Amino acid sequence: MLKEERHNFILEELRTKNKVLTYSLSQVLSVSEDTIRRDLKELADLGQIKKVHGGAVAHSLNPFHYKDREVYALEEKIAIAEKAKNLIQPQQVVFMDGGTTNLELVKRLPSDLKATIITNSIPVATHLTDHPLIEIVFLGGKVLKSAQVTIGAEVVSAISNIRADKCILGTRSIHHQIGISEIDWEETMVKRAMLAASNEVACLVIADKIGTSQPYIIADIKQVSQMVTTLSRKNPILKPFIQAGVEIIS
Amino acid sequence: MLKEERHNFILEELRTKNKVLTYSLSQVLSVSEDTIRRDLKELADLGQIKKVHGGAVAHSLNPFHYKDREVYALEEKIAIAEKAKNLIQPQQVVFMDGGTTNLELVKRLPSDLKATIITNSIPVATHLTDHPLIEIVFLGGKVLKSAQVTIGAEVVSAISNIRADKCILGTRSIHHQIGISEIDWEETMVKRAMLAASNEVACLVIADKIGTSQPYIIADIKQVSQMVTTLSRKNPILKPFIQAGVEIIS
DNA sequence: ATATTTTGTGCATGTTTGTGCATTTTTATT
DNA sequence: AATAAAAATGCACAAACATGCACAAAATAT
Repeated sequence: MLKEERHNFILEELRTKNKVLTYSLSQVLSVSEDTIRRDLKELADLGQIKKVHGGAVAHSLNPFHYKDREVYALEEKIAIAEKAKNLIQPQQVVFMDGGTTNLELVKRLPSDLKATIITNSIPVATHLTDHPLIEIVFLGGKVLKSAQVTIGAEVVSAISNIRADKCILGTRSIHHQIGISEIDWEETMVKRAMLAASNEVACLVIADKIGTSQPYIIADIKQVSQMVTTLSRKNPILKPFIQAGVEIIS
Repeated sequence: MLKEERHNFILEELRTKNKVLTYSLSQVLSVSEDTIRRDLKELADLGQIKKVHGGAVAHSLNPFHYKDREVYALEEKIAIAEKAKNLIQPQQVVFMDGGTTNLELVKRLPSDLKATIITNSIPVATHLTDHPLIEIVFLGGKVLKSAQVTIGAEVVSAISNIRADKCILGTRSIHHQIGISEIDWEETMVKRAMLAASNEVACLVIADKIGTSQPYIIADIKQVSQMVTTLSRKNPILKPFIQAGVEIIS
């Protein structure tokens, strides 16, 4: 059995049972306790579990930590997701598109939040199936494999039949004059539709992307209600956005 | 044997088994371990696999693996999935609903199969995003969390706008007089719609469920084209189904 | 057709990694 | 404080690995 397999086994065990014992694992996996201890240490160093005397416990209540691939600026995305948690109020109906930041956000939604989330992202929907209260509506259509989202006319038309309180967009580029923009045409169409069908628009955007632009424009900056960023509210870069009426959440 | 062939073999092996060992591969492919190591390194450099001590593992380890352990009759379902692999012919458009058996089937689809799969199951769609050629269409709607499928009028209406070559149903109950039946009303409606929109209907069914019935009837047995089972074709239990014109695949 | 380069493979080598055991240190509990 | 369980540390050994090299097959050039 490969070390990798043991690690996965331990993570799965933790996911379901929330704790593991060094001794029992050594029995089940037929290796010495030392080996298990080393495994647990490695996983703990990676932040995947929390090592305790006698074994380990799940680091957080949220599962699905391990399948994350390497993501650009993941730390910052997580920080943004944390700040964005309060954007979704009880009983609201909210659009969410794909992207890592939104994925981190859904992982962190409090388990007592009752709301409806409408999404075209397969990972977002998958994670939400573990949430006890949130109602999920999935926007069907042709699947864009690389991004694990649905796209196309069907999605756009389904969106146009809905009116939502809010729309939370993982944003690739934002610029105080150009507005928010995307690199993929199909995704642009979907985001535009979501935006048009919502009362409020929140953009989750990492610092690098502020002041940049992409070929396809989704909307003017005036249409953005909130912008969630790790930058401080008084950072001069944000000034033009504030003047344009965007509320900064940081 | 060409290097290319070995690489394909390794990837295929990884798709189904999720791990490969350097030693076993060297035995099966009759080359030295060094060669295998070089193969694995190349594939790892291309980002196709994850190299570990002793072999390699799939880069995106199956996110739903943890549920597999608790699945009823998983062995048999895998066996059925293996037999059902050939049901999907190149270029066909196929409906697939949720359920573990179908999930096992999509895990095993050969990577050179080019087809379109239309599904309402989130796990099925997730798995297929790793497949190089298959086009995925997702049927949007309200998500039934427990089964990780979409249901409701939206799904049914989307299905009715499609005409498919085939429909592959994970079947809870089949009876030669009652037909195929389900326990959940919403899922019944979806399956009925899929069935009505397809030229052929294949039912994947484990032995226990042959001759049983559930409250909601999906269709008459005459509408079933193929039935995939682990039972032998000449098993007397299957006789009434054969007489009703069902082709037995075993 | 012949010569030259490139590619793939296996083998010998030294190196790294993973594991178990023995010993000492730390921790939790009474 | 006493004690037993768990963890850290150092060590040994085997398995897996990387590297350089030789050689053959294939591709390319002459």
